[in-house]
Amino acid sequence: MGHKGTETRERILDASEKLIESGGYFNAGLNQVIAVSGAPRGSLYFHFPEGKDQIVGESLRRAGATIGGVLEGLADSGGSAAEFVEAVIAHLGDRLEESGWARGCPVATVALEMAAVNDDLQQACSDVYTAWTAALASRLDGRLDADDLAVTLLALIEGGLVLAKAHRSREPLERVGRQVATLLP
Amino acid sequence: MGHKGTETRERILDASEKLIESGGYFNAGLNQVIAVSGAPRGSLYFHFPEGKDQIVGESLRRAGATIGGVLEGLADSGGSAAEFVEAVIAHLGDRLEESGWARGCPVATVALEMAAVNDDLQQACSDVYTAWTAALASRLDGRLDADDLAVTLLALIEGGLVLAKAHRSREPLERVGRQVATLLP
DNA sequence: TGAAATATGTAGACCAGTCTATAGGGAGCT
DNA sequence: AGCTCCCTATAGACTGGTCTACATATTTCA
Repeated sequence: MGHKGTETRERILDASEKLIESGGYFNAGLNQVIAVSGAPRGSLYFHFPEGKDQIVGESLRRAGATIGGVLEGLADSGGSAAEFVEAVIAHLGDRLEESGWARGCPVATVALEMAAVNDDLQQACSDVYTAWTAALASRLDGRLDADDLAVTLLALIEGGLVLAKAHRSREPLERVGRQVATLLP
Repeated sequence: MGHKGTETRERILDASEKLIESGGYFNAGLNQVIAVSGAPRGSLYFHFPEGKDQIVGESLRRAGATIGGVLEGLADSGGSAAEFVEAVIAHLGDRLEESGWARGCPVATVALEMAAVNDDLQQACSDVYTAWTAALASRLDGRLDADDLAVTLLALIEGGLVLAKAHRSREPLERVGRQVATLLP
């Protein structure tokens, strides 16, 4: 695949990722993906012959890797475990607020919409969450209940993002952030 | 409005509520609502002249009241605050598992899909979450940080439901449940 | 020249919403 | 009582638009 080809492919995934973050699977209509990415309709099926679900699946896994990288970056920047989690929450809150309360967690939306009926997308969501949980747990290494804690912190973050989007406010994230210290003494 | 009329109206809301719980706003297509409820298309626009968004909004508020009632029922059944929260988690986990990992929180899905672009539905989601938060906070009355705790517990529950649906497993809810005691000593 | 990639058009299903027609049942009148 | 009138509610065909997917050129580059 030539240079221009991979570039188009990336632009398609970028557009799809952004649309999914903003409103989930059904917000990422192919016409919208075409409009946002500027890619022609034909290129879409050239690069993703399995169609929409392939685009969504790859977008999810790529977004998962991106945010996973952010987690590892913040984990390496020192500070206590609670400070690390609060930094993650602040980062995701920035993203959400700066986008006008649009860009939340892409995985959560697709999971709630599709996990019950689409095995491939359910697997993609599950895999991304597993990777994030592992990243959190490794930052908490040494604690007896690191696995339970990692899942709990991920639930807290995902739930906080849901509430923040629903209220269009950082307040839920701030309240959650204040309680993290209780979980991570 | 006669008896038969209200019955049809309720059946429409029941169907819509179930479809929203399973897959959100776009899973509650009017054709699906018609098929599940058995109501004819004309009745749908007779009872809900503002169309789909009115049906979804009323479904959300009704579902919010139903689950709010469950919260208050469990709050009145004695036990510690942690036991209360664990009972709530167990109840929602039952609902999710018994439906084949379909019936999660209706509010979360619609919030993630629509809150950024639809003011009415965003308000409905926000109102329901506010009511649930108040119910949780009143059960925690007497604690200094009852408001922060209530939001945190709601985020934990919502996030736990997202993870459970994504993994098609109770495990995330169980891990979260085990950590609740740390938050509510 | 040949493959890779782009560009465009279109098929067929599904979507929300509108329209007209009509069944049913109670209120009011004779 | 028997009759008409009217409102509630049901019923389903129909419209314009959007969706994903596919088919068929055309361009671009090695």
